[in-house]
Amino acid sequence: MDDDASIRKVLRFALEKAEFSVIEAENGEVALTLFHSADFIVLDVMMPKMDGIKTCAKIREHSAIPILFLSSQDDEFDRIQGLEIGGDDYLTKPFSPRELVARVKAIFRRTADHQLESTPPDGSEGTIKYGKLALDLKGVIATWDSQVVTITRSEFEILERFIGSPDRAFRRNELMRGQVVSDRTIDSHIGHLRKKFAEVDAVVIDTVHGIGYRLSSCQ
Amino acid sequence: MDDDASIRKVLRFALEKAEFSVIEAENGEVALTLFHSADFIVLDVMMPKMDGIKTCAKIREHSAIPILFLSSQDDEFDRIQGLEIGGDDYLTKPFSPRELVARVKAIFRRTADHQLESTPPDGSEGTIKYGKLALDLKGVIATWDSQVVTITRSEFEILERFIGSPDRAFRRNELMRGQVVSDRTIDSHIGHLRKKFAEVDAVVIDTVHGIGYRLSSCQ
DNA sequence: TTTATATTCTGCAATATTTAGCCAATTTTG
DNA sequence: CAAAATTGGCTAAATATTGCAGAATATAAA
Repeated sequence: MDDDASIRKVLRFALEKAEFSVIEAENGEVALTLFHSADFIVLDVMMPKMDGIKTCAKIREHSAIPILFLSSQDDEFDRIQGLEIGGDDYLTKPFSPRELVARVKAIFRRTADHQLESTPPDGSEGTIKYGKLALDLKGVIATWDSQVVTITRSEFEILERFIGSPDRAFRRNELMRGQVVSDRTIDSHIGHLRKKFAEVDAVVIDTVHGIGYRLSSCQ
Repeated sequence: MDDDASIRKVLRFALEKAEFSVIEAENGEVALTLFHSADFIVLDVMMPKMDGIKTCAKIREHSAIPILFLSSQDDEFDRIQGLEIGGDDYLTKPFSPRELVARVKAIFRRTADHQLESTPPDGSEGTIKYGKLALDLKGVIATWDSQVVTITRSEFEILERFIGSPDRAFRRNELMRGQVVSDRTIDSHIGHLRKKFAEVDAVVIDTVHGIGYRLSSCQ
């Protein structure tokens, strides 16, 4: 999904050699109609019709599909901005096709890891743990150091999003399954979570000023 | 991009043999209009219309594209100066075409290495390291020798810019995503960074008088 | 329907960050 | 060495971001 046909050709070749199947879209509008059938997306920051950033935002309203951004060095665009917007990784032109493939594989490894984590082999099915925090996905119960913390469904979903990428800072609109709510609303949920966990002397969420929030170390 | 047509011919031959594609510009002004489509640039220090140094500065206002300088021995221009100004490498005439090609390849290897470094095989994806300095891009956390240093977003972005080209001196206006702010503002950010890193006995930024700043050796 | 609970939003106060002016200290230049 | 240019650190104002207390709305339970 790059505006420059020749780059697309190179990408297609490299990805197909790595046994991915590739669909192309020459601009953001087309991309939006196709992304449902894809496993991941490579977006050029600069695209005709709709730029990569807008396209990413649109996609993120509906889906958490992995997105990798491409940009030229002179695009005045950097990793932070890319991540803020909801990208999973970011690559600057020029890059080697080999590196692109490596990045894509890394994204898959990462998301695959998560999915495995939720059904680990040791019988503790359906619970995800990170430090003292544990989320029971079936019972929708959160515990801290084995003590139950009663939270609502939205609050649980926010924690679920966090625990899926425990080291990552999320922007607000990434935290609620792409539902469009005001930033203050998210703050509100975060506030409630903090208050509830404070009752068991736990700090679960750090704020990342200018970006959003991040799961704390949970120790 | 050399003023002397015969040298250009030799360079073109050597580079094309090494499977690079070459665009020529007979002076700095022309070079400025062409550099967008290039992967790297070879600049002669002495060029008609606009000298190599000025051209490099102009290019550096927009791009971090690799630049290699050529100079004659009697140009009163030395390696240090070339690198400080924003060059990535520097070659004195006379030189063998083979050496030029080797240098160019080295530049590519270096920049590629960097990019790879950000997805190392050990699972610590999304962090860039240089010496004791590490930037966790996803978490937006800076560490020195594994100690967390709390910095703001702009400060983080400045470090990110630095670590992308750790040997290069940057002009102030290159450091903040092209945002137009006064030079004093940059100084201020740099000052804050220095103070914060001083608390863990670290020196992260050197000043390059008359140019701007550069990442320190980070040892 | 009524009641309770959960969710979202609004507006404002509290914080944190960014910016720029000032001037002394430092470095470079002539 | 003196003059000019540049930088560092301080300050304070301007901006931007976040936290929080209701209030309004939606949803579920009784």
